[in-house]
Amino acid sequence: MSRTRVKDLLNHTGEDVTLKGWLYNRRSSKKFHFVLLRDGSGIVQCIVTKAEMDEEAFEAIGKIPYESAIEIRGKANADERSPGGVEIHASAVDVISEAEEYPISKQEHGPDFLLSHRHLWLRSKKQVAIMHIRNEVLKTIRDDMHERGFHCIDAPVFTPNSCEGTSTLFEVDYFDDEKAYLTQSGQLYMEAAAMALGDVYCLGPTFRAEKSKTRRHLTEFWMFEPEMAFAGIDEVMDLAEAMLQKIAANVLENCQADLEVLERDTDQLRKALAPFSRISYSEAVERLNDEGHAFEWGGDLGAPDETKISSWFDTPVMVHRYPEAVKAFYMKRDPQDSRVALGVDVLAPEGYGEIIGGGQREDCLQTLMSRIHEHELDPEDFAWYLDLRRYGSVPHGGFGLGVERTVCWLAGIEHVRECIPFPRMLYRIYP
RNA sequence: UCCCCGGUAGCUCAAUUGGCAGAGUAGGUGACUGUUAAUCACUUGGUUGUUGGUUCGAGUCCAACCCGGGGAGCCA
Repeated sequence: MSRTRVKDLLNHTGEDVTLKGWLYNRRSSKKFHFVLLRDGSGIVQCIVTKAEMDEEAFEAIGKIPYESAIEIRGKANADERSPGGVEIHASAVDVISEAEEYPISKQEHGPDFLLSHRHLWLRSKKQVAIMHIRNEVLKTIRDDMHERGFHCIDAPVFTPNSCEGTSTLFEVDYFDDEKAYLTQSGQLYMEAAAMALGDVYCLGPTFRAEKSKTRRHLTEFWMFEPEMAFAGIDEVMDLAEAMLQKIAANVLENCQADLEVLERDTDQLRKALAPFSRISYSEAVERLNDEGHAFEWGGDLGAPDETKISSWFDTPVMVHRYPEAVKAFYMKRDPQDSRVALGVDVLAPEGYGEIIGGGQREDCLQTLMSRIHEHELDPEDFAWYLDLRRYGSVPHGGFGLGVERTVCWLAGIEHVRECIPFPRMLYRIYP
């Protein structure tokens, strides 16, 4: 008999099934064992009755340690007393592999302990639900990109220099005294790819050696970076909005059980399906000051400022046209107002902060060269990048979406470390 | 790098003014007629992060260090 997944059991009521998984929990009395089996797709209650089994086998089932790998055969019955509405009336419970005493219990644990046991913590109900949502986010991104005719072009992980100049990079030895760095963005390479294929994207890990210790930071995180040729900041904002709406819609549609496990307020999420609010940096600064939240034009928005701004809106908010001084060298200045750059950040609602940063790139060779000098970067490092402006330069732009921050917001999680299978953080790289 | 908080049983935490180291949970043994983190009884389990100091006496007070958590800056 082939194996049935827990999530499919409702379609097999009245049938004999075989389940394979791990012992999640057990509640015993003299004549019954209630055995909870989890298989990654869900958890199901199985009842074992003493009357239908020889005594030795019944006793043995009462002693199987938690998280042992087990196989259960029995009849799937619709039963309201069972969580999930289906109960397996077991005829046999076989141990595939008996577990040692399992360190993670049903009670609460501290973050230090859980992070040190991440390889086991991942089995927990809540963590499985988060991974389901992460999976849905990544699937939606790829499906939607391909529907839109974008090409997946992967960016290198080893890079010869910084992409943004100032941020901290992880340095690695790269043969014969040469140094390489782990990428902190695939953007510059995507710009090259966009000139070759039109609309492109990359989706992969990026690395930041910033000594940040907050709930929004990882040293290794996944980023989705689309780049479009013949596009300006408006097209960038339109794409960012459409993608996030599609992602939210698919998670709401396909991850209902997971959102329930996480006790996520789905009414909040549903608001992201409406058109996003758009506000310029200058308008935001003006409103901040009007509300007595003092902020001087010209500075970059900090986390508390962002939280304040996003509190004005139900939907994610797109803040655009930042002062050029606080943005990267490659960002194009606004022809209407040279003080600002054509950049946009998308702030998630409910205080989750920036999940997307992007904009229109500088496409003029001369301007880009002077920017590189102004930022005191070495033009040698950017020779290939400047070539893109020498040979058929066109207006283009794109953005970077932080996958973990997006999942964090959708799943309503406190800390991004739970939104990646094996988080890498300041002072923590195990397991 | 800076600011704040913490470190006591496998785990989550208590311990009054400085005065015998304590629960819950997990593990073990047993009871229980359908359990929902099942329940009930009994039970194993300790170099209180490290080093030094004050004291008749330190989990508690002081100093330094180590480890962890939250935040700032920076960013996605």
